[in-house]
Amino acid sequence: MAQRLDMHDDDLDSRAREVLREIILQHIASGEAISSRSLARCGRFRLSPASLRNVMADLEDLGYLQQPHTSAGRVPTDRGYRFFIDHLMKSHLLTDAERHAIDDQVGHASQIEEVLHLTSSLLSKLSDQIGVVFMPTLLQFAIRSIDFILVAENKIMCVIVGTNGVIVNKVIETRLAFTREELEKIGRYITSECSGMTLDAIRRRLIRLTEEERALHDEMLRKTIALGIEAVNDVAPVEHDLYLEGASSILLKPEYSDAQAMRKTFLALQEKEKLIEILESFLSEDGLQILIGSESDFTQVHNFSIVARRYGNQSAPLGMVGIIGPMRMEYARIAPLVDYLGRALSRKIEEQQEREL
Amino acid sequence: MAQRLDMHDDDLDSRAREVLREIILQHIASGEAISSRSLARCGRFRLSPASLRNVMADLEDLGYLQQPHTSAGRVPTDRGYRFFIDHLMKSHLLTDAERHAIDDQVGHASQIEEVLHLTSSLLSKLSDQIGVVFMPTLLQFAIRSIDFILVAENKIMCVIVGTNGVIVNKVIETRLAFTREELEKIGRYITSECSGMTLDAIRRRLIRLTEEERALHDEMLRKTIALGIEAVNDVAPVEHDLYLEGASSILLKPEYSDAQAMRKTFLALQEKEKLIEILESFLSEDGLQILIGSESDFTQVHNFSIVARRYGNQSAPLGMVGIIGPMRMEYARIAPLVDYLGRALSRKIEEQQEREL
DNA sequence: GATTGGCACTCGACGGCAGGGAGTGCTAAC
DNA sequence: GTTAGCACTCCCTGCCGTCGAGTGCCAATC
Repeated sequence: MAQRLDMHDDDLDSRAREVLREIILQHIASGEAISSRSLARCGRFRLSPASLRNVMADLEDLGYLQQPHTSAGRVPTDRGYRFFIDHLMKSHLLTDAERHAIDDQVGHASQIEEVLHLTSSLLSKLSDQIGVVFMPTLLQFAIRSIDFILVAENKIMCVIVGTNGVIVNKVIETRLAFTREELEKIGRYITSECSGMTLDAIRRRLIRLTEEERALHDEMLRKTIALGIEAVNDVAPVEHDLYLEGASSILLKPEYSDAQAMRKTFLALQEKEKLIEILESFLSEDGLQILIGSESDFTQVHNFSIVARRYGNQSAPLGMVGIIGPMRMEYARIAPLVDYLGRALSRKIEEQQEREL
Repeated sequence: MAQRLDMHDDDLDSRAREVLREIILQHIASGEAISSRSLARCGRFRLSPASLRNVMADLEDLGYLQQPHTSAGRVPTDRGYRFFIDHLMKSHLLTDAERHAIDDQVGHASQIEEVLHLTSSLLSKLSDQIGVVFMPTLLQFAIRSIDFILVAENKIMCVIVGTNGVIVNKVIETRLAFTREELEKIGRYITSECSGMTLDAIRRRLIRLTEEERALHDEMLRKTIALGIEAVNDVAPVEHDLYLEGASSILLKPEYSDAQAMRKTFLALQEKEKLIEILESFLSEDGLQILIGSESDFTQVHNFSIVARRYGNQSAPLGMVGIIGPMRMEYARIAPLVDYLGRALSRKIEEQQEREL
């Protein structure tokens, strides 16, 4: 592929850059392969089709373009898109409508999971791609409180709140009988005893407590510990950590005009673990992340691109929001959208935390 | 259409019935139009293709079959399917594996919403169609308890439990400040005051209380009422009442071999309100419900069929589980599956209620 | 030396056409 | 009532020629 190993970006003179840029823009707009003629026609270049063909041939040699078949126009490669994004793209400004839509949605936040749903669904509409949210988990964060509510004779709901604002609730069935008052007391006890620790630390602490002498005599303490262990076990549903919104928005795109491609795409979106893996790998990075086609195994096979951004900061819920779609997408418009949303969410979360302290 | 208005089921002699039955079975298995020859070949009839053609022509006149085009075999109409289901179908017995899979899944129940998800997802796999669940709501049921938990300075989670076992929780933001102890007291107060009433009745009761004299003086009572009203407002998210599971399972079916049909189908599945409408209309019926193609506006357009069953009884959560798929589906296998699942769920719920009383 | 017009070539898309096959309806014979 | 035979219809497939879009290359031009 790479005929010249010492090749790097500035191998492209400004004319080649402009041509590459125009080809990508046109291709993004139309989905078609771009011919030398249509470049000449657009008026940005005072060159004949023949000259443009020479430039295009060079760009193809460098791996930025490719031909679907002889006698077809050119289409950008993943490398082409990458170069475009890194060096050629002029990000659009968000329209007032877009900004307001996002601000409104984020502003009306109450429970973080709900906000994430709504905003990513909005994002999907604005970008006309598939919205994706990677939920924050409680695992690596300190717990603020654990409470218990009697839901039925033998069923207790426990509500765990993390210092990152995430709320998890689950119903546990137990053979032991508890009264409301007991549960309130247990909640207060465990919260005061364990707040500030991670779930894992709490579990270890509780297990250690069972071995202490007190527990042997104190019936109530034993019940408390048993319930507490139940509560912290198996928090964090893996499947549900990832939400995809508006998958139907890609139905109309020309890259999915044949049934085979559509099938493959939908099946791909089922493989949530792969997606989670990718998004998790971005968690440590700040700022907007763009992953194009062959840059990961998953996106390569399906010609996907992912534009995503972390929300929250190191001390807050740490998750990802973004979109996923075919490689051919309006990066210049979508990138700032995702970025803005991520920032808005992070700001919102920070405000909430400050208010609570 | 109906050339003979007084026509009814027994217009079909036993031979015609057998032919109709065989055509539908073969069509369900293959998806192809069925010819007189392939009927003759199957060996069930000691008749020549020519004779079978006569029978088939009759069945077509009666509206049970149709030809996609001249010189094609016959395909069942919705009417044909309806007759098949009502009079000709011999339901399969569930296999041990199927029964066990369902029993296991239902047995491991803890929170009803979770069970519904798991079982309908299982159903989707077993039937190779789209699993559908219509969630029970709290609206028409008496409330058992309402509790409040302090989640953050200005955020309170309230947990509402219905006598039907449904648990709803939501986080409300408030400008008023509450302590844990206050919230526990408020929960006890509202629960004792309002348990046994529906959400709507509770709202009215609370509003009436604000007008009473006591409320003017008692600061705490005012806060209690305000919080209570917040809690019972806007319970019952409409969008989320319907879950579809395993939509990708229909991707491989031949009726969706072209992209256009697939697109239309996926867009149709977005119109959840329509589906909710249909399922709600079944809520009052006990026993298995099968809706075929033109029998409702929604299913007509998209050639869907729905096989669903109510779970729970009059006093319990009342929702629907079932599957949705193309008209051509293995009714003989799917109907007993859905029925069994519905019964298992209902039994489970009844057991739970008894244990709690 | 860069640019360009011209030209041959390639390839996919489209339409018309013929042949084969599958299936039916009808009729006449059994 | 059943069946064989036959004519007819329609779809599907492959074939072929044409058309158009696009390229690569070369020689002429500025």
